[in-house]
Amino acid sequence: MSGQIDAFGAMIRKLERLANLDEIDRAAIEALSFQVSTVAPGETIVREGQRVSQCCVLLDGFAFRHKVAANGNRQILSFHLPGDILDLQHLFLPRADHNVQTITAAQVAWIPIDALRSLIRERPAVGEALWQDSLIDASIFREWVLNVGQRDAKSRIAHMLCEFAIRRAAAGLGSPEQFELPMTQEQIADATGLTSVHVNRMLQSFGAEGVIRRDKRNISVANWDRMRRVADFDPAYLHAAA
Amino acid sequence: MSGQIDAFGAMIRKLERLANLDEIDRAAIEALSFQVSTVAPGETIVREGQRVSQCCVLLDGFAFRHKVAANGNRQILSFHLPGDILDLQHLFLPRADHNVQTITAAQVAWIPIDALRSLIRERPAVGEALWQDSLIDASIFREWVLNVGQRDAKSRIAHMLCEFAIRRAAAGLGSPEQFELPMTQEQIADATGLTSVHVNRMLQSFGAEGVIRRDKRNISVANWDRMRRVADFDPAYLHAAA
DNA sequence: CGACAACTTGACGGGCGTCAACCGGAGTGG
DNA sequence: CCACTCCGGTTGACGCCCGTCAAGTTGTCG
Repeated sequence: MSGQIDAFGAMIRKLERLANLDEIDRAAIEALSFQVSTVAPGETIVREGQRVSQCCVLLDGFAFRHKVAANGNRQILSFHLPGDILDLQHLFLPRADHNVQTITAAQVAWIPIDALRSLIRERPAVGEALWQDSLIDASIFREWVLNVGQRDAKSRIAHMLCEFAIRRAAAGLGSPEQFELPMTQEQIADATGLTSVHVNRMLQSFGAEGVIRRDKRNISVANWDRMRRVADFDPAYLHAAA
Repeated sequence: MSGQIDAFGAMIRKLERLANLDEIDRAAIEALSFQVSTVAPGETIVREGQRVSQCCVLLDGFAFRHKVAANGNRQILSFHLPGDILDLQHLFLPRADHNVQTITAAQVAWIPIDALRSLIRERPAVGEALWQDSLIDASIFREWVLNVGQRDAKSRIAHMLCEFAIRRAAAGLGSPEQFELPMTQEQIADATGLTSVHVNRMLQSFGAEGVIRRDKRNISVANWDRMRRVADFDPAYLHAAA
């Protein structure tokens, strides 16, 4: 019922950036019972409408959350990296209001909600860190509403790239100026409210303008300051989660 | 330092729909110290970037939250009615990442964050209700990302109207089929990522199609089922906050 | 080497933005 | 009580950004 040692390393490091956890807090998190499962790329791991009794933590790989409109259009709501809790809202909301899906092959830890609730009651500092994490989640959604609602295509894509680069670096996955995109251009399109055709054109124009260099899905940001300006990117909304 | 009796009536009723609060929980909420202020229409009550030491509860009137992009465009993130906590995120996020502004004249109660934190530690059921409230907030943002990202103009506006109608009714402010809009068409535009010109045209076409009847800002929904279908509106994302 | 997904490119069209003028009601002051 | 102002709403002409459609091209994995 319990997985390997230190599965929650990335998650604990993230929570420690948010609140002061003492030795007992960390130990209590590590003592959580959980099950690890390996998931293939493109697999749905939480489905909208489903009753949920466990929360999942992404241990390895990349994932995203999305909703589908009646017209068939898919909106991606967030991208996730190792250490992210993918559905903390299920702590107090019994039904999933959106889907969670892997991008790459991934490892996911499932924690029973009852266990999480007990942890929160016994270790208030952990509860605060988790609550704060869910509030940052919401802040990012607000920024995305602004992004898809008010920015033009070029800014939207640039903003999404900046956020991904910064969060990735904050999670200790390397430099924000040089990284590999795990997602397809169609997924970028669904995250920004555009079409994959238009995303493709904009990425090319970033290349032509010398803002980024591309080699397949490897991105190197040649001019971070210009990128930031085009993106209208101010990391304040990440609330030092990055 | 403390306001009139039962100022938090609407808020407590809302929290009671979310979690089981006992007599002591209710009394603890009512015992919170707070200050009431009266705010003129159109006034900004929380400003982006500001350090915050109090949370505000809307006692009377209507308000909205918004962010502004570098190109000057404003995105409205949510509309609020009496009983809503306008910035619960400041419990654990010290800086405002967006603005809060009144629509109509309003009454607002300011609660010191320290007092709220103590309340949460001492009355876990209240903490759970508040956390749940903030998670529903986030769920609504997710739906708005979908709304501005993937629906066409007509659906977006219809969706916004449905949500407002349902939440208004759930707060005990009358029927969802007959209500007065407090916001201007320009504010509807900024909430849906459209222009006020286009909002005007769409509202007229709702009238022409017999979905709604309008008299100034009074809306009566002539055909709720058609409205719901046009809006692609499924109240599940409100998680029975409505 | 065939199949398939992701990416790329071009032509074309439409939904919604932009610009600009005008209207109507509410408030205000002479 | 009427003129003036201002804000919100309404209407029409025009145009662009981005979607749509469709045809390649590339890379990868069996």
